[in-house]
Parts: sequence; C-alpha cells; structure tokens
Amino acid sequence: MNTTINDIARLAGVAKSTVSRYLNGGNVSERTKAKIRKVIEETNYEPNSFAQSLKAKKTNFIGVIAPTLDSYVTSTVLMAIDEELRKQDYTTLILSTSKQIDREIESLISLSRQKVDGIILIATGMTEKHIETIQSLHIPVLIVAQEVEQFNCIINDDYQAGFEMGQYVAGKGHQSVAYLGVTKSDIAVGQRRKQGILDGLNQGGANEVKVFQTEFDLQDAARITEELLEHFQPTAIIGATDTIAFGALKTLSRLGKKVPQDISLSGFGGYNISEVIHPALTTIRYNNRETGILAANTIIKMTNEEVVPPLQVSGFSFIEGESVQNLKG
Amino acid sequence: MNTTINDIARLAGVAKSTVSRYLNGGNVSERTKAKIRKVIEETNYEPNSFAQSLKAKKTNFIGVIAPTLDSYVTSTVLMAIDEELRKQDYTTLILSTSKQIDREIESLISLSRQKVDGIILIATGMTEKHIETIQSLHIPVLIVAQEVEQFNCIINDDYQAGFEMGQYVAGKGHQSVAYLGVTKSDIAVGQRRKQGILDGLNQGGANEVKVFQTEFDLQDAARITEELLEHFQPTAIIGATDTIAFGALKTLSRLGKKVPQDISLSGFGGYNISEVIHPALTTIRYNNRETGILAANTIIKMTNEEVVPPLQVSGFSFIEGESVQNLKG
DNA sequence: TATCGAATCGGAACCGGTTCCATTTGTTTG
DNA sequence: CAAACAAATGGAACCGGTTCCGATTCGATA
Repeated sequence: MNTTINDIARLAGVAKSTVSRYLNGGNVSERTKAKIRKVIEETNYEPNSFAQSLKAKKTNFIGVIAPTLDSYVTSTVLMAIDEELRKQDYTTLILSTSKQIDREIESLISLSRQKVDGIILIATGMTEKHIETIQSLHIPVLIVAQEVEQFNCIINDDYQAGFEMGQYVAGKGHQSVAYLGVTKSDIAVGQRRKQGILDGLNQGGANEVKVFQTEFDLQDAARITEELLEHFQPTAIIGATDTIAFGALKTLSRLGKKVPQDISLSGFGGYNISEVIHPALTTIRYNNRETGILAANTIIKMTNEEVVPPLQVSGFSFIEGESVQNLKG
Repeated sequence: MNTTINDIARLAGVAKSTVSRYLNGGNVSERTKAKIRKVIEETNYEPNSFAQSLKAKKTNFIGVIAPTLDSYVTSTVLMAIDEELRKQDYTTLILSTSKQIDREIESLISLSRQKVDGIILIATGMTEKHIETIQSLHIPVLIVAQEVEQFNCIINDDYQAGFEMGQYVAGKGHQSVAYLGVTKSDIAVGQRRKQGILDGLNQGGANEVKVFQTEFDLQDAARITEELLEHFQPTAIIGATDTIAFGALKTLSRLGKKVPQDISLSGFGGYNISEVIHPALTTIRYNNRETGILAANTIIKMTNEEVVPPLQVSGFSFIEGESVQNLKG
C-alpha cells in the first residue's frame, strides 16, 4: 500500500524520529540526510497529512460556506479567497448551501468536525440560531457580506453605494422610481442598500418612490416587474442586483419598452456581461477580489489570535452605462 | 480545550472503546448508552474526523480540480457534484487552478497528500505530464470534459452538438461562416466541437468557412472578431462558447452591426443570461447538472472499486434564439 | 442451582506522524 | 589526552480515534 514514515526509516536504516526531523528541518547529519533523501525519492513517499494534523492540532484547512457557487459575486470572492489562502499554505474547503439557510448551520458543524482552523461564512442572513451555533464552536468565524455585532465582519459599503446610486438616478431628473429590493432578513442588501437608495433618491429630489420585493433570481424579478407595471408607471427601475435588473429588462423588452428611452434601469454588481448587454447597464461594481483577499488574510490572523478590526469595509465603484436617461435639459 | 473520546469515557465511567462502540452502533447496554449520551450532550462532543480517518484509511473526501470557479459551466457542475456527494456523506474539496495548467499537476499531488478517496478533474487539456502524474497517484481519478484513453472520462457529446449547430446555421442559408474556436490542446472544444461544426456546416452546404482562434475570455474574443472582420465578411459567426459569442457581439454592436439583420451569431453553453440579451442567443445547452451528478456517482463507484464504463456521455439540447437569420425564402 | 452461550465491557494494540528525553557520537579546548 | 560540550540519533510517549481479544456479567435452560 502507501509508504509510511516507518517504511522510510526501515529502508534507510534509521529511526523514524530521524526521518521526521529530516522532513521538518531538524538536526540531521549530511550523511543520513543523503540516505533518507534517496529512499524518499525512490518510494515517492508523501507524508499523511491527517496523521500530521492529529498531533499538530492544526489542519491548515480553512472552511468557506457560500450560499451558492453559480453566482458571479460568490464565485469571484471564492476564487480570490482560495488563491490567497493557498499562497499561505492553507487548503480551502468550500461548502455550498444551495441557499438553504438550515444548511448553513449544518455546514458550520460539519466544518468544525473536520477541525478546520477557521471558517469564512459568506452570509445572506443571520438568525439567532446562527449566532448560537457560531458561539458554541470553538473556532474563529469571519462573516462576509453581513454585519453582526458579535462577530468579525467584512462588508461592502452598501449604504453608501445605494446612496450614490439613488442620488445619481434622482439627479438625472427621475421623480417616480420603482426599487426592486429583497427580503430584509438580508441586512446588507435588504436593509442597508435599500436605505441608501431611498435616502439618495430622497436627497436628489425623487418624490414618488415605491419599493417592491423579489427573490434574487432573474425569473422572479421578471414576474414582479410585470406585476408592478400594472399599477405603477415609474420613469426608472432600480434593481437590488444586476440579476434582478436583468429580470426587469426581460419583462421590459417583452412588453416592447425600450431602455432607456421608455424607462431607465440600473443595478448592483458589475458583472462582465453587463457591458455586452445593450444598453450597457449602469451599476455599482463591488471589488469582490479585494473582499476575498481581505477575508483570507483576516481569517488567518484570527486563527493566529491576532486582533483584527471587528468591522472591515470593502470598496466599490460607480459604473455609468447607458441605461439611465437624463430627463433634465 | 476540545473534548475527546477519553474525556467522555472518563466522565461516563466507562472505557473509551465502549464510547467508540456507542458511537458506531456496537453492542452497548441501554444503561451505559444513557450515561454516555448524557455526557456527550453536556459536553458538545464531536469526534475528530482526522483521528477517525487515520485508522479507517478512508477520509470520505473527494477532491475536485476545476480550471476556474467563475464560469457558468464549471460552477454549475461543481454545485451538482457537491450536492450529490454530500447526499452520500462525502465532503467535497474544491481546488481551483486559475486556468494555470501546471497548477493542475500541483493540485493532483496536493490532493493525494490530503488522502482524498478520489479525484474529479474538470480538465481543459491533457498533457503527457498529467497522465504520468495521475498514474503515479494511487487514487481513482475521473476526468470530466476531456476524453483520455487511459482513464475514466465523462464528456459532453461535443461532436454531435457541433454538428447540429453547423447543420442548423448552414440550413438557414449561410454560406460563408466564421468560426471562433479555441486551442486544439483542448480536445473537447478545440477539436471535437470544431470538427462537428465544420462537418455540419459542410454537410449543410456552407462553402466558405474560416476558422479563427481565440482565448476563452470575452475581451480576447472581441479583439479577434475585430481583426477577422477586416479581411472576411461572413454572414454568420459561430462562437465556441457563449462567452466568445458575447465577445463577438460586443465588437459587432460597437461597429454598429445589428444581429441578426446584418450578421448572424451563435454560441455554446446556454447561460441564463443568454435569454435576456437581445436578441436571444441561439446556442447549445449542455446538461451541466446531470454531468455533475453523474461525476459524483461515478467517482464513488470508483473508490469502491466497482467497474464503471470508461467513457460516459452527457446530453445537450439545442436552444433556438433569434440571433441566426434565415437567409432562405 | 450449576452450566452455557450471548451480550457487554475493558485493556491493549494500532493508524502515521511529532516531540521529548536520554544516550551516543563527534568536535573542540585546556 | 582527557574533559566539556554540541551535534546526531534512537526509543518511547503521545495525538484521538477504532478494533481485536479476552474477561466478566447476564439470562435462559436443564
């Protein structure tokens, strides 16, 4: 079967402690080093990392819990986390919950059983149960994308992003605006971003703003858009995400309404695809790679018991497309 | 610190072998069961899975190597793999290589050190080095998306898909067609799909077909499209992937050419987004979830040393959008 | 009540590493 | 050349589980 450190020791005619020292850079004479090196090369020996972490009480695993893998935002964040962690000799264990909130709890427990050194939770909401579970774990947990008082968090500046978008749309002269938001159990998107948008719109002079609620997916957003247009005729629609905006776009083009001539549209996200869509979508681009890198470095610090700021904010930039019409002059 | 099986045994006043038996369903009397259960509940004990797999020589980890996480296809396949594996009590270890081919080799070795029970490699190409490395591992490896004689593979029916697309486009009366393909080191897309398209076009009567090579990303495809249009005026462009087709679309709309009135366009992939794009892209949708589920079940069989067919093929469907104009009648 | 087999349980070895400690070997210095 | 010290090495314990094996307990039967 697989060669073990005992085999190496036997074949090299030394004690296994000497082999271990050789592998970990202890005091070994050149002569025995050579002997051991030779045997290891001949046998393709690879140390069993389970046995290593059993003694070391450190697995160099970091667990990441993501709501889904097939969204632009999460996968970009995940890629960045993975790359950064690997640079620092950690292995990333990604669990996806398929947006089922109870699977988040389950995943937290499962990861703690795997004895990961730390957990990054890309969250969509945060219940009492989450908080309890995390506190019962004896592992550092970093929350990404939601703000919770009790834990270390990395968030986007959703209020400010929303505010700038609201101000921009209102600044183009849009007075009656529909906002396609999401559940308020999502603090980041459902509460902060929304509040930012409302404040921005208000400050910019929009006086007829209506809020509608949709799921995160394209189909539902398309359906809600259709419904809302039956009793409200805004000059602009703001989607809480780009996907939601695309959903609205789907309905609009089906109804023969042109963007931005007949109605304006904007979103949040900044997917690559947005630039091919005609008209290019006006949106907010979050710096997802930066978020991922920051998350990776933060969780490593946490496992080393260094102090980290409880709340860190990742940046964004405003992308002006052609999807919002200027109603002024 | 963390409670161990020894603590439980001590607190319950039994031997640790009894606790182990309790946990694994051996012969334990009701009375001691109750005692142990009580202690375990009080202490929130979770067995250390490293210690378990050390003895068991089985980790219940399956490693998955993916070229990237931020592509629609890979992330859908990954989600399906992960869900299916979890159902069967396996943990998925996802490594992304950021499209660097040498990191695939590195990842294979790294996963074997983690003693995963099996590896699923979502491949973009297959070199001699890959084959050597895989053979030197003593772990079952399943190749997805590429066909290699030596190993078990799951592929899409790329030739047939290409053929149907070629036939369709030619059938609409397009005689001069540009194909935006990729490197032939990618056997699936770069060779089979291409050959299918060429054969389909040929059989459908297209007589001026030119092949161009691009990277997989949108930007490069946009650039190549611009170049090719300088000395070739096809009535249709076929992209090897939807992303490549979007890249072409970007250039076309920048040059003021309308799809499909001025030029027709099609792709491969079937992303959600394709239906919002106007015009809806004609494309081939692969059944990525099915591929993932099949991959998960196959690798489990392989770890159990069951025989599996060396080559399995996953299906696709033709999606007719509005991006290919009928030049006939 | 003695006997016997099955159920229950504890002790010890094992998985493959790391690390402490004591011993041996080698080198330097007085 | 002996003493003193450092370097090199082997042996044993340990990490936290599982499993084998032998001992004990228990209940049923004769």
